[in-house]
Amino acid sequence: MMEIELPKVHPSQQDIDLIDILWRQDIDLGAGREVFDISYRQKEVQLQRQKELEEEKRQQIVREQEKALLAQLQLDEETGEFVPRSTPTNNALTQANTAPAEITQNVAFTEEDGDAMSFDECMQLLAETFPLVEPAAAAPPCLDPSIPPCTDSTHLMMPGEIPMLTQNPLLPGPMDQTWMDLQHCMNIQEILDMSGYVNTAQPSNIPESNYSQYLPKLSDVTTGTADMCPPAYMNTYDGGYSNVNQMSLKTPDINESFVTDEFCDMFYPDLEAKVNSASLPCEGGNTDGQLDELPNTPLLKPMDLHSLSPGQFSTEKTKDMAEFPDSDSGLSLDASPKSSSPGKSLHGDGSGGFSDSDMDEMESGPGSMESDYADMFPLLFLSDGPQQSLSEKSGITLVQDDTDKQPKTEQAEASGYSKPPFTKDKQKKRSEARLSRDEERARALQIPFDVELIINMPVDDFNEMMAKHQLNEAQLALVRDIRRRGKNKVAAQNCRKRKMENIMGLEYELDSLKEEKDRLMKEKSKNSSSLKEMKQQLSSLYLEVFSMLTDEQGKPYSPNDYSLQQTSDGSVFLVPRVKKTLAKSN
DNA sequence: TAAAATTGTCATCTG
DNA sequence: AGCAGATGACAATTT
Repeated sequence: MMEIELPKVHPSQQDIDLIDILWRQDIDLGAGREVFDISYRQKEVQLQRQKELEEEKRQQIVREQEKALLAQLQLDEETGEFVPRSTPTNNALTQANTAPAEITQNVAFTEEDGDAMSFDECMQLLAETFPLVEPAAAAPPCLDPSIPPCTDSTHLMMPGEIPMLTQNPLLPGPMDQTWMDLQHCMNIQEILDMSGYVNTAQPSNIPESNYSQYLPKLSDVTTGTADMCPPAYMNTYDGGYSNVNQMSLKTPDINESFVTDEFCDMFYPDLEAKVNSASLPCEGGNTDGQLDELPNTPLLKPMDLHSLSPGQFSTEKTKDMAEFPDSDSGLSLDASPKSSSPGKSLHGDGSGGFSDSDMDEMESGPGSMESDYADMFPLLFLSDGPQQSLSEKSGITLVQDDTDKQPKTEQAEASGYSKPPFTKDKQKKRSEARLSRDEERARALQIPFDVELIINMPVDDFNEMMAKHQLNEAQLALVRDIRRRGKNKVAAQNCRKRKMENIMGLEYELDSLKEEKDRLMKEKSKNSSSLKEMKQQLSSLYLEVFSMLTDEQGKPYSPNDYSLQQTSDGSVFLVPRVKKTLAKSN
């Protein structure tokens, strides 16, 4: 393990590493290091080491349980994503902070820097830098001004991954905690070794290469350490970070594993979860290759936008874009066959001629988590391409370039372009989730505009923007498709809303008509009964009047023979029925 | 896991 | 004729 005691006669570091590797390979077989170097390993040392191993495993289990608990507690049931349990104000920041978090995860331990620091200097630096962590709101801006500043490092999170411990991993804890972290990292080392993810034939690279497995590719990092510095840490440490990083890499006078591993644990508090996730495809574990790939890892793209020289968009660059979708977590995606296959880098020339099906094929791959990046950097990612370069070089600016220091979505919202006319909250979330399709397509073709901007900006502005930026056929087609789809989506939503409103209106009208019908039926019934009563009254009155009539001899007239009839002037006559019937027959 | 509900997308119609 | 929006129909996705 890494805490092996140094031999009295110092062998070369490479020898030590080689012994370490060989021993780790055989430790499961019960072989101690004395198998390789008897004079070097005493039995007591081995027993102690095994004891430590057990302790480490126990610690690891405990930590896993803690993490699992945290993960459970922080699962956003609505979105299905892991979000930090936070105060309402933090919730608002979570989304924006996710992006720096991604970058934060990618501290490059492998970048060599010739400057070495003494242990005292390191400790002093720690003392100076850690107190700066708490007031995150006062963190200095990122290198890239367009990246939202990290405001709460405790809530930085990879989308969809197990959340970090709520405790700030950068805060200096008690020595016990530090030691636990160290042990934890050693466990990771062991797991990696046993699972074959590390090419043990490269002993000299082990400390870096292990972590490089989990480091996203840094494709655009072509400069020195300063350029590789993740913005989140630039925020946090304000320049101190690079020194820290150097310290973690080159500290010859102290136990190298201590420094590296401890920083590993501080910077990768959730690394264990990744290791244990068992979703670590690996391309033969060639650590050299991984190291070589490090300068090509694209995760720091947003930060590095401005560090790119305009002429840097070579085929290698576009290849990076092609590989980018798989670099999201820096873990399993890196080695996915799809992304690693050169034939899949369809958009190598930046135009590519994608069909939607092509894009769907791409996005359905294991790298589809890239949409998270699109969510985090709605336009930053889209801006990171030849078009951006073109606009910078030619002086052409985006519509919102004058406010380039804001996230593009904010600009879009500020300009009133980005707001769909009809979205409920829940629908909005789902809509945002689905939006990633076109965002991914746009990013794949390096469309330098935000999808929402494309959709929601007025047609005149849209045409103007299209005219300003020389897009190729595929890009143009995609942009128009995105706009058409987006417009149609909103139209469909409005249509459905209208349809529902119409249905509801018709239902209301139907209810009203039913009520009216009931009312009229009741009225009819009432009138009918009233008429019946009146008829009865009339009949009674008729008989009463008839009974009062007598002939000359005082005999009453029979109602069967006579009837009473009234003329228009009100006069009443007694008319014989016989005559009447005779007249009718005539 | 099936079914219903919701949402996205395409083709077509309409103003 | 061309365009944007409306809408039916179907597919994809979510509940």
